[in-house]
Amino acid sequence: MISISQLNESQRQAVEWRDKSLLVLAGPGSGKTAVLTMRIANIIKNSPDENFRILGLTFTVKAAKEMKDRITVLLGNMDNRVQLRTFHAFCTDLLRQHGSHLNLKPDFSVITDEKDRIAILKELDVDNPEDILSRIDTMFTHGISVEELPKYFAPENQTECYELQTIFNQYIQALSNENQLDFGSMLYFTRLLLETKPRITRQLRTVYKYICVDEFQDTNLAQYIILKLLAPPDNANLFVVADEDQIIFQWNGADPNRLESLKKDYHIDILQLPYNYRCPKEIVEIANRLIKHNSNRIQKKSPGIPFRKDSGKVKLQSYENFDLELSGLAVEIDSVPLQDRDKCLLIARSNKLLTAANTYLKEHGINAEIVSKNQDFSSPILLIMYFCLKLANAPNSRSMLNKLCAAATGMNGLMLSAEDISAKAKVEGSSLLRSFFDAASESEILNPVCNAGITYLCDTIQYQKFVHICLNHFDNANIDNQNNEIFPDYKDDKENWLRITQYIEDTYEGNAGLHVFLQEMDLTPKSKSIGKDCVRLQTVHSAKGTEFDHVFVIGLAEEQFPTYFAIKSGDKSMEEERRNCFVAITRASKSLYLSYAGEYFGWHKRPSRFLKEMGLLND
DNA sequence: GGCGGGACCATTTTT
DNA sequence: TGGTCCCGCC
Repeated sequence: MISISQLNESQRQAVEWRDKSLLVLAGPGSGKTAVLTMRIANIIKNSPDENFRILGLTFTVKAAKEMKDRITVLLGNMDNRVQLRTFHAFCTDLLRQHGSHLNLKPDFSVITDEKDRIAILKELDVDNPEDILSRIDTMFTHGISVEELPKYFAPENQTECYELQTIFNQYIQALSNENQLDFGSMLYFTRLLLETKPRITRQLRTVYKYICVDEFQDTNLAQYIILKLLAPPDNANLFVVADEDQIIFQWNGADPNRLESLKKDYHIDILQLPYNYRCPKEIVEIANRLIKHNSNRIQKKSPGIPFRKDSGKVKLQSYENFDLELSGLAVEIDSVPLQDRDKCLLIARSNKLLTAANTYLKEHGINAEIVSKNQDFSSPILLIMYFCLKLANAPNSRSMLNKLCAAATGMNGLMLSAEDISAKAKVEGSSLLRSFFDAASESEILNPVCNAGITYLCDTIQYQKFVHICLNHFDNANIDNQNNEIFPDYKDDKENWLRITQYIEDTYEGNAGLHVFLQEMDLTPKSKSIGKDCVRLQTVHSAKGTEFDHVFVIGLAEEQFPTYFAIKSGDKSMEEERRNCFVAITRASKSLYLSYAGEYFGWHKRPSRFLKEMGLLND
């Protein structure tokens, strides 16, 4: 890690910034995480006798963890004055503490599965639940209240508006009744709390004297409103890091105007970190040329300056058709020594191209894996254990019992009916979970789980003991099944489980209650482990925030990248598409390989306009 | 047998 | 926006 003396002038200025709000414009590889964490550490070190805290907000769990790790190195055990959370985790913390004012119980659970949200709407007898859900999400991400809704409907559509208002209210009520929140409603309730309980808001403002936001350009309106409540513009210390050239989540509520609002609302000072420490000179140059074509950028922002003196390779290849493009790609990757394969990232704009590339590479003996994150675990056996914990936390949840039965059915030929178990529980006056354990214990593999469950989840709540016994049992049972037929995905799931458990241990110092434990489990994405000599395949969006030695971008043709949609829907979309391309090429720290074909799936395509804009192709 | 017209396909997914 | 294929009609 770098020390203050190694910082460049603008980085040092940002790190030493103290008394006013600041917007730091930080392009790819500009050292923004170092700046953020060093400033936080600096402030804490220079105020040993004070009690205020610093709140650092990020979007991804990964970013929060990365900052936390760095802060721990910088501050040691002084880091308890720093809260580093994702927006959503911060909201859940707040709602657990103060949600009772809004009739939320502190042990609410988190819905991460879209199907569960749809199910709530179905319960409400909604006609077109998928469509309504996306409208509700729009209301959530844009912070649109029921009262404001008519503004967004034409006069002749007010009936439709009224229906949506009714459903929205019912949906919120249902979440609260069932004691569960989805991602959008966390923001909704947090805003409501801060707006209607000024004493709580005031207290938060006193405690969190400094607030830092990473990747601010990704905030949706609801999050920005919450931020403004926490850090009122007239007397706040807000430290915001952003890159307007990396806004690629507009369809999820991010918006270039948000930065404009920030500048206007806060009269904020602006500082740019101009150096790019990641990309070689050639790549910085083409990235600069490309992004210059976006007209709506902050005028003051100068092009990135390459810091590194060594040169990197940029290679552009064209092929007659997609098949040949893939074979060219395979040849190129083949030339990378096996031990460097895990430093290779293949990027495509769409999953369609990515999947095709994946198949092709594997068929031609190149170890490749599509990297995607799952919100949930995937192996049935671990899911059973997990759902048991969730049912212990929400003892009356029929939907959780349904999931649990679905996961357990099939184990040793077991057949379970949630209906029967629920009826039996009623008759015997026992809990759903206990009744489930009674029914499932006839399965050989689940029997030890059931016994442990009765002791440690029903008679007493000692969830760590339950987990410990289950994992031991699974491990022992797994020894006979090297081929993993009985426990598919178990290995990955267990790795994720242990990793997240460790994180929770560190964060809560072993004092996490069951609902907090489950919250962290729910909010942390689960990843698949990837082999050592394996090339990673990612879409542009999922590759954001990563860095690789060798980056390969395929499909640089009109209507692929930029997509047909972007071309059709005009300048604003095209600018976002250009930022997508900017993000893709700036992942590379050594070499960049770009390719396009003249034909995809039987359709003739021209080379991407972005190649011309980068100066790699003539008109 | 020659033709006009329609179908085909078309993105991304932080929590 | 593309190229191509196939159907139906004259």
